[in-house]
Amino acid sequence: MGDIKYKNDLTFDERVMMAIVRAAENFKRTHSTIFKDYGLSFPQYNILRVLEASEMGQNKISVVGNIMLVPSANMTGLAKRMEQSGFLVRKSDPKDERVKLLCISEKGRKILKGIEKKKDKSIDILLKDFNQDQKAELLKAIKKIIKATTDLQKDLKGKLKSVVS
Amino acid sequence: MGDIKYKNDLTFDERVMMAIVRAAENFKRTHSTIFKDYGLSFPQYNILRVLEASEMGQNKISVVGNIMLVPSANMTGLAKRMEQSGFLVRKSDPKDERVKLLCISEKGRKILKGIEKKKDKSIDILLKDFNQDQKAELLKAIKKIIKATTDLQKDLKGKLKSVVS
DNA sequence: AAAAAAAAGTCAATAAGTTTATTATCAATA
DNA sequence: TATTGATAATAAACTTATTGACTTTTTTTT
Repeated sequence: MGDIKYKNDLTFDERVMMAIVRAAENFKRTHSTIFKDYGLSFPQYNILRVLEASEMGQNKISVVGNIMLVPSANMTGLAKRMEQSGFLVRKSDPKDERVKLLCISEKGRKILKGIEKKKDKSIDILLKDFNQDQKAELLKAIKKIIKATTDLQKDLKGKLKSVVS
Repeated sequence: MGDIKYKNDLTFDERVMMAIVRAAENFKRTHSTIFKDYGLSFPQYNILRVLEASEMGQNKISVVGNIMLVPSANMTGLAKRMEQSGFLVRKSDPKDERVKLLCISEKGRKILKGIEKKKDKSIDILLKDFNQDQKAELLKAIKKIIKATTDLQKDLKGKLKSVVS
């Protein structure tokens, strides 16, 4: 230790963004240790959460992907693995034969129940040094950044489109 | 649109943390589009940044991994691919035969130079609605969360150790 | 000095994220 | 109705992330 020859020359703005990335990755790692005991990864847990909050505990695979910002190509494998482990069932939509519906299983619901307390306690610890106002302000700031990234993404796609067409 | 049957029942604290995750993933995605034109992924770009800021443009593979929070097993493949694309050179440390040093190449330095302006402009856009004070406050808050996640991680590892031994 | 412990990397296996291409179905329209 | 175009999902190939086992070298202990 102590011989890390590394000089930080990031701009201030870049430091802000990189700090957000680091916080997110740290959080995902620590939070995942809770789910792992139940055989779930971070994204798998989130899929269950979305399904649990969906009407009849089910939703289209594409809708789940849209909510979680996971591309459909990635959803396919995730859903298959989760069906294999029995957390959900995949069935086709009689109204539209193209659609696959994901439906949370009893096992899935029970697992979520079991995770709930541990998860809340862990998040409590992480935010223990913030009061309600500070948390609200932080959320507002983060949301502004989310909006800015979304807008920028649209811009980039738009530019590409106008070049192609 | 409009028929997303999904009711949000996350606790407020959870919403804060998930917002941070979402902001980070959005940022990584949009930011990556800049690097992609130069044949770099997000983690590859960050490796170059660390090397550039290191003494003699080189550093141990383990030190780079520690700074970036990338496990060494992952660094191996990353470094090999980057050597293959000519962004860096891998050489062994004569002082310690266990060590592999990564050294940024001329090509690597040039690429970083080319990326610099675009990258700064993109980050500028993302944070345009914040003044300096707000950014400083945001960074302070995020750093607090990073520290909390790090502490929690240590706790978890400590608990595990005490069980094992 | 010999044995034990620790450190640095690599390998293999698996999950997950991305991109590009393809199949099947539905919707629009000519 | 037949063709065209858009959607939903999947497949394949590649990169990245993570875990656990293993090798080699260094450091510590005894």
